[in-house]
Amino acid sequence: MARDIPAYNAEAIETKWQQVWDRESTFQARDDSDRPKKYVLEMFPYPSGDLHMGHARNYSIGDAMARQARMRGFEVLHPMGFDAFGLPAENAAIKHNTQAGAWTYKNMDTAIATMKRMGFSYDYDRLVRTCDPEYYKWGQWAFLKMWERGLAYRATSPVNWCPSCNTVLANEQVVDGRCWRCGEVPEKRELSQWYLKITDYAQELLDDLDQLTGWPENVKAQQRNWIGRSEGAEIDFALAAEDGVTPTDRLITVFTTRADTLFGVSFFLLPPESPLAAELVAGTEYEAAYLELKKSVEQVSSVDRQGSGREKHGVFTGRYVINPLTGVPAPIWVADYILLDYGTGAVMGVPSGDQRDFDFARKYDLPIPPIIAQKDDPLYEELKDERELRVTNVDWDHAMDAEGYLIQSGEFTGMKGGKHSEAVDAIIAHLSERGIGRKKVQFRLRDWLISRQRYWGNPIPMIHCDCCGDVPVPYEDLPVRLPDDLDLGAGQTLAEYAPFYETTCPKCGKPARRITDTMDTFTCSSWYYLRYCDPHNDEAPFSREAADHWMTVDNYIGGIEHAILHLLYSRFWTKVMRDLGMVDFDEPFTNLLCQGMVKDANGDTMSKSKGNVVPPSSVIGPYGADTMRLAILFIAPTEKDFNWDEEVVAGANRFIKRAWRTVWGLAETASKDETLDVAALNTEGKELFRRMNEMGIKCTADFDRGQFNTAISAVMELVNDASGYLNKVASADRDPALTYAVARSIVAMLSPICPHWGEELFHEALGLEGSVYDEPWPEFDEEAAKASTIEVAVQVKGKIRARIQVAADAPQAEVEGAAKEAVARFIEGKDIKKVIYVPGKLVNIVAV
RNA sequence: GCCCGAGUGGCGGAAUUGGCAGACGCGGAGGUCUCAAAAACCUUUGAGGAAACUCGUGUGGGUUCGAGUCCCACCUCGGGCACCA
Repeated sequence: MARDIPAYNAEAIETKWQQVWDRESTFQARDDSDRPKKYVLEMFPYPSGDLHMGHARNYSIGDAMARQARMRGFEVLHPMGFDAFGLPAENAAIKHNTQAGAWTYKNMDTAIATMKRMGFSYDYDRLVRTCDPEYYKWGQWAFLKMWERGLAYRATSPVNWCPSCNTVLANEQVVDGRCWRCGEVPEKRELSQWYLKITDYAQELLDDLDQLTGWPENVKAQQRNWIGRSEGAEIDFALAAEDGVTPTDRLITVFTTRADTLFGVSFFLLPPESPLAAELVAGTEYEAAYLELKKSVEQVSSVDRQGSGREKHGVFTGRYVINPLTGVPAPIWVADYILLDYGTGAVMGVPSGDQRDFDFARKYDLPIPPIIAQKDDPLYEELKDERELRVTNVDWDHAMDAEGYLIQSGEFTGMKGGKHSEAVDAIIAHLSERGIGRKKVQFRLRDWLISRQRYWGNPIPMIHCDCCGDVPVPYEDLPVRLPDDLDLGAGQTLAEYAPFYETTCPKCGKPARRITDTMDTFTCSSWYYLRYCDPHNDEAPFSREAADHWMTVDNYIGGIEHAILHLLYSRFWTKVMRDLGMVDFDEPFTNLLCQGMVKDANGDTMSKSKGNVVPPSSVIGPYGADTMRLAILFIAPTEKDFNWDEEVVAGANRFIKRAWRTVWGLAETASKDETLDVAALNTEGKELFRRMNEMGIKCTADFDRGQFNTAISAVMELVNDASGYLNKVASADRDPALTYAVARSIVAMLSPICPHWGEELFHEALGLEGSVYDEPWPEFDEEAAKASTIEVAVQVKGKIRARIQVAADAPQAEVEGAAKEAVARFIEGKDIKKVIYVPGKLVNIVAV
């Protein structure tokens, strides 16, 4: 009985199913389910207006995973929320003279509407907004726990101050010398700020990267770079008295990875900001030059100061240190290429072993004593047995090779030198014995500066009392609420808003002042994935039971821009929670997928200022959400960037409509109640059945790998075959069980990607009840996917000369016989050395 | 300078363990239907060649019966770190 195939009306069916899912709470994650759990998570957005294409891609990937996992029998936790604190809200409020909260909540509503319009299967009952007091209370709680453990502290040091954002920044937020948010070049300011002691976890954050086998290599590499572990030694140099030769009791310690070059020290270096340098030159003839250098460094921006190509500047201090091994004095210089906050803030200058020191020595005419050489170097021949420093200068144009053999190096002469060499070990051992040096591991990672001089953030729950110092807010007083009636339009800040900062000291009861800094928004996003496990808990940030049940995140999906920032902070936060006994795992995210960027048709990043933004609504409108999701997942592998291409969307729409017609066409004869008897099928039916299994297996495997573009192409192939079957086989000759099975498979396999399309066909074309997402993923049979006749390629010495059809179960001898026959003219009169047979694939005849 | 990736048709891309390179889609060409167009459907589409066949996965070598895939050297592009001692 022929039915008219209804037209595919995306808007109508999408609206219909979105309402059904909402009403039925189809995607609620049940804590008490018997099914195995799966936690699929996309990085939550900052609500700065409506969602853009990057979000659409991110969430389409996650949603396809979550929906497919549900069909594969998992109880899926797939939550969503908002990283709602942050500067853009505050700036918008200042500009429009309103409240940051109002702006933020409005944007979140807009974003939620778009998420629903895209058909994302979130459990909206678990929505987390970081600006809700119910949430940020527990961020304050965590801060206090860290304070108790000495992991949160206040310190005064030079920090990056962004003059446009009017706040300090973390090291991680200075990208290429500029503010990550606004691009302004930050100034260095000496300020009292709040830190989290992420450096306590540096080694573990590095080591545990090896556990993360489900993370992309480049993200792990970036984190390793950022943590920046160096093995080396600290070595104590004695400051010389003013005569320049007599050692004093005062020690200045350096950090070096090249203890083997200690005999080559010809000067000693301090950074311009060094208090010691200022002290040494105070009141001397060298002071004026020193102050001038210091001033010039302060005027150079962080952008200009970085880079190894920059010309170096330095001044002599008039003082010396004594080399602890040789007893030789080395002049102390101040140089602008030395960093105050790495190592000990003092460096030994070895011009023959380090290019930077070499450049410096050349410029200021300091000696370059050679202490390491290759065996084929004439210098090696000359000095290989020389223990004393006889040659004190050389005429090179470049520092020496990093590795070689020590010369003129006392008892260590002749040893192999270089990073991690025997000479390094020997010299460190020697220094340790004498108590003037020790092994030392140095990290590039600095503590996380979390205080921000901004309003729209989570208040630091501390009170400053003139008598008692910094006093924590008692737990029972949490949360410290952010007031919502500041006059932001007039530029009022928390520090100027007495109702907020006026308080009494919890310890002594005297009037005291609240800390008016708020926490970096990255503190809020460092644990939101834990809150989703137990979002309504008002006794604790989350229960141990809930965390044990849902964590870890099985699939975490987001942009590569968080490779260091968010992902490093979250790893740190998790380890702190573990040490507090809140969780029992070391790493929060088991598998990480970093999706590529969506660029415009020319390959440029989309941005409002360039005016090349393609809003998701412009695609949903004409084509529907399902088409958009399909196009986004099909156009490229998830981790690659792609350029927006309207033709791909049109193609996806063409396919979705063709698949729609094909399923309806199959449904015409389909019956879910008949049993499929493969043997009874006609030739076309048998082949379609085989292809269904073949493509089903391929599609399933591709879903498991998160490779959606090829999963879709497998469905396309099956749709092509099914449509060919409908063309060739008259409806009376179609098998009802087969057409049902094929239609059901197509619907199931496309449902994670085109969910409304899937539900509609599941109900209307196939006449089934319930949700397609409560139905199991179809089973496919490996045996049934095998063809009875297969094509085998026949090679002669590796070159394809023929293709033959053989029965799938034909014995090897038969296949080889047929192969030889097929390529007879290529092997005629030749000697067959060997025949290689790869079953089902090829025969290679080696004939000479 | 150090550390990660990646180079395949006109384009996006596929090839799961060393086994038929170019699946699937876009674009192109031809056709059916139509007064015409759109839509849809069918055929075709790596290059050269009439064909046999030859060439072909950044370049040059190597291993192998057989290499996009493994090894060596190099080139180009993208990304991270970087005056970090």
